[in-house]
Amino acid sequence: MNRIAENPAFITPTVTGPAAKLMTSLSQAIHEHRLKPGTKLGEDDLSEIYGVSRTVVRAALQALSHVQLVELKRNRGAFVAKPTIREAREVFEARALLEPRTARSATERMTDAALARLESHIAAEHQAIAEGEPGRALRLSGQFHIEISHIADQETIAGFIERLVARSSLIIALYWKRESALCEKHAHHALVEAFRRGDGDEAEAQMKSHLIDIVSALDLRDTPEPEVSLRDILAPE
Amino acid sequence: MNRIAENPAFITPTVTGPAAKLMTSLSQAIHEHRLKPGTKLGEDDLSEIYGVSRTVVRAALQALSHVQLVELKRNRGAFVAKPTIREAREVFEARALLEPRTARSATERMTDAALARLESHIAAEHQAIAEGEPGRALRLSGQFHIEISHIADQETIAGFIERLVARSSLIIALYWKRESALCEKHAHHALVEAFRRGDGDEAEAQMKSHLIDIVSALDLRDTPEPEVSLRDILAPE
DNA sequence: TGCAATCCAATTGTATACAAAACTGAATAC
DNA sequence: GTATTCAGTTTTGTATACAATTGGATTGCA
Repeated sequence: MNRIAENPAFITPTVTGPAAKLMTSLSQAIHEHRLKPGTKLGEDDLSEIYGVSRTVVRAALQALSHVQLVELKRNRGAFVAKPTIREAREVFEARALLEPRTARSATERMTDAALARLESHIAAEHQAIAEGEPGRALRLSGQFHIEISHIADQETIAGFIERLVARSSLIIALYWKRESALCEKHAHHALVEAFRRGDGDEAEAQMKSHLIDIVSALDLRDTPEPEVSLRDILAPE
Repeated sequence: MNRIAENPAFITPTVTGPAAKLMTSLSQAIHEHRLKPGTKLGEDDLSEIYGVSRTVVRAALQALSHVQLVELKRNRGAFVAKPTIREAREVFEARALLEPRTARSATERMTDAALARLESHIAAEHQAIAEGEPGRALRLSGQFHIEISHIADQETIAGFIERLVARSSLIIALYWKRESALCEKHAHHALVEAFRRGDGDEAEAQMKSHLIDIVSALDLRDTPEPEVSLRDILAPE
């Protein structure tokens, strides 16, 4: 069983036990856009749905807030995070800084087994699209990037990339232009080809342009920030 | 009151209320090397010391584990983290990737107020050394780097740097060579001078060499990993 | 009718009680 | 003498009970 199957949540859980299951389940739902940004995650609701106590629910929500998939507002509850346009730009600037170089490192450490994993990933993406499950395809697409960072064998940076990919999923949910088609197929395939040839320069360049493509499919023009309540601005704490 | 005074813990707390106070206090103690890597942080002990319930203690410990200052072992408790040599190398590779470029960005956004903050930081470092409090000096020194990342106004990357600096403090506690003197004074001063002149190239270069200096003062030769118990290797979970 | 103050239901924050797991050390078997 | 087992103690994991806060509906008043 490979890592893909072992970690369907993306985010390496930072909690253990029942809370980890809950975290995984919520994380996956958010990544697949079944839970939309802004959705309230009530503790009682979750505790009933998953059959655990609020103690466990709170641990999972706190963990999710640490990876910024969830926003905790004191005394008000947990909500699926809504990154602002400014944050969206930052996320992709950070990805542009980290991922191309990581792709190069991955090239140097590539193995046959790793290549096979990446290809099975792409196949799974295609299958998800064919089956009319764009949410799952999107999640797998993010996981592809994470897999590369793990192959590069830089766990610290991989951890950062996990967070950035997670946040990217929320950003895509909020700011994706309808017109633009999501065709990661070719980009990911081109990356794998570069890996196979051991061409680090090409891998780095492909990753760079792939990220640029994603950003250019987003509508990040300045618009009034997602409703900010007076409370958020003025609250003493 | 500037940010320095507001956030003496380094780590922007990801929890609120009493748990945040506890997190800040523990974080500061770890940064100042009053709490050493490997120290057990018992829940009952902390709850008695701080006069809060274990519920709050657990929230703080979980938050600290998310920034990797604390390691949680299921059913065994919380310990101040002990990064391995391998992790230490990764952390400084990541810093080398992020911080020089961030220093350049900071140069572009530098203001008089920000410069003043950085200088008051250096002054505080000197004072701490003069008063024979090397722990506090070390903490302030880390905070200097974080302040730069905030000036660069890239909060996403600043968050990563916060984590890396925090982890660096643990690494220094574990692997610092006795012989080498900690003389960040000059490095930090040189950085500020570059900022003052608006010389982005110089700031980037200074940051790069500063980080190299730190790493070269560490003893990261391969030694038997910090005692790994059989349990850690063989435990089913 | 419009506005404001107030009360009430719902939800989160914290403490505590109980369950489960792990460590300790003494007794026992070899 | 060494290793092992097992009970007791300690510590962590989870559930539940209670307190505090919020948000909205209701009521009172101009």
